[in-house]
Amino acid sequence: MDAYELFRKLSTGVKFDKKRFQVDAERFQLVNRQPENELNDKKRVIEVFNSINHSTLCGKRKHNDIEKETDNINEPILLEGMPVSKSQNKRCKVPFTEEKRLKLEKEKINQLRNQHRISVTGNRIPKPITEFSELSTYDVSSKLINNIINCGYECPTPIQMQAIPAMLQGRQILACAPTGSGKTAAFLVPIIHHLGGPKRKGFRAVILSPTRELAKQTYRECLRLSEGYDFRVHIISKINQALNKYGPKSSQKFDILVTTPKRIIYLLTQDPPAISFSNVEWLIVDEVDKLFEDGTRCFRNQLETILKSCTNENLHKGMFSATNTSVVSKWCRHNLKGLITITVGHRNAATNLVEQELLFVSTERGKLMALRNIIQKGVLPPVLIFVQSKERAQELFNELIYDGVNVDVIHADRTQMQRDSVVRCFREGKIWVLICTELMARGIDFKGVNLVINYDFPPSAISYVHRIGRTGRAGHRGKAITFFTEQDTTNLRSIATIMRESGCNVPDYMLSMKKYNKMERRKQERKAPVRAKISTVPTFKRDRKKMRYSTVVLFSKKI
DNA sequence: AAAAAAG
Repeated sequence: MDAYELFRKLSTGVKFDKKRFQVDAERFQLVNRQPENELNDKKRVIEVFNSINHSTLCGKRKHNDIEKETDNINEPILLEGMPVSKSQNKRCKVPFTEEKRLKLEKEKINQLRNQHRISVTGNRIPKPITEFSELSTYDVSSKLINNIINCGYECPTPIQMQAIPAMLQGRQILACAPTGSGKTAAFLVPIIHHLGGPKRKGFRAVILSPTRELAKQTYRECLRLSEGYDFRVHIISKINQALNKYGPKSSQKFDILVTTPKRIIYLLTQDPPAISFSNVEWLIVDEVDKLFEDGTRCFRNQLETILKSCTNENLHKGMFSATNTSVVSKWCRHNLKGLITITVGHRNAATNLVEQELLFVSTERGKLMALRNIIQKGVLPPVLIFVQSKERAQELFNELIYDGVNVDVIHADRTQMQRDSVVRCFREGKIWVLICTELMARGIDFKGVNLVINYDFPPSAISYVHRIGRTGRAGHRGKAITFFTEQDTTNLRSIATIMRESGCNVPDYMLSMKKYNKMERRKQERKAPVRAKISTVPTFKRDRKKMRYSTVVLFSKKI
């Protein structure tokens, strides 16, 4: 950091007391008023500055006061009592225009970041790109740039603008950007560029995902972006087959691995290890806060094991998610050297592309009524419905299957074949309504999901952000309806806050509800009666009239 | 508190 930088840092927020230092101010203005010769001006300013520095400025006065006044003079200003070194003297001879150019450049970069709501921390952060064609300045081949365009990415999203150049410079990053804003491509592009082509050195890039479905999606995206590169990209289920067929040595011919943590651990801890990570240059952890959640340190131990096996000294790590917790930030600060953190928008914010609605449904049974109402009024498929447990997913499926909608259900208790086929059918539009657990909450990119229904109230604000993030992706708009009953009080406040932050009107009483900490929330959960089964009980018809009126739209946001 | 993650 040079003296100028230091000065700027010290001076933030300090005001110049013109009355008190009127004499000094006049002297400065006197100098500034003479435009004939810039260099002369500069010399005189330094003279004035030095004289002030040594006479009037000692004692209480802060150096930053002057900085504000001399802002238009591109001269590194020396701190009181700081010895004037030779190199600093030399700096005075740097052409005025060059310093000015650098400053303007800095301002332009700041403006660009502000405009796209990118905030960064870290040292020497590269300039954001505004077009993919700029990647050629990083020696990215036209082949890759063409692939990016062919995959439908026209112009970089904020996270791509900043994360791609950072990673291309080999920097380690922690990136937090809204759901559906192109994080996957943001890490795949630099990786593909770095690897260059197949090398038969074993895995050089590993991408960790929390679910198999997400791993598969990332894998497919990787294949699309690396077309023509001839990479051996592998998702672990395939590598299992390959290893069984050709033996452990066959892993040498793979370049990129996309998988879930447990499988890696399984393969690494075999004796002898079935795979080697000694050549891994990039380790990407997708949905990083998911893998850090839970009081159990389970995943962190797994990550420790994985990191230990990445023995290459040229290992870079990249952490990505739409939500971020302090635990993750702290871990990254301690474990990633030269870290750059990139945050787009507010941390843990919902996308502003989703119209969000809270629907009071009174009781557990009111939910099924409300859902049938919504479906009967007509919904535009595809629709996602989130429930809290695998059993409830199955129960709700059993209810809806006779309603004449193409409905299916996905959760971790179904076989992998069933899961794959459900996802495929939903993508192809054969399934209109998909009932799912938290399994589908993160990262999954179904094109054109129009509506997300939170049948069960999300267990946390973070979960809410991810669930509703399945719609409103890649610039498209979407809608989310969240059911809540008399029981759902613990998380109402935090979710209402998120809704308001993303531009949605919520009643004030929700925002002023009691704040629960983690322990209290758990206590409340334990106290709460077990949820009734989702089913059409015989008394249903009797309650029908009452139920209809208890379903009231409280508010909605129009966009 | 539930869900997810090995074969």
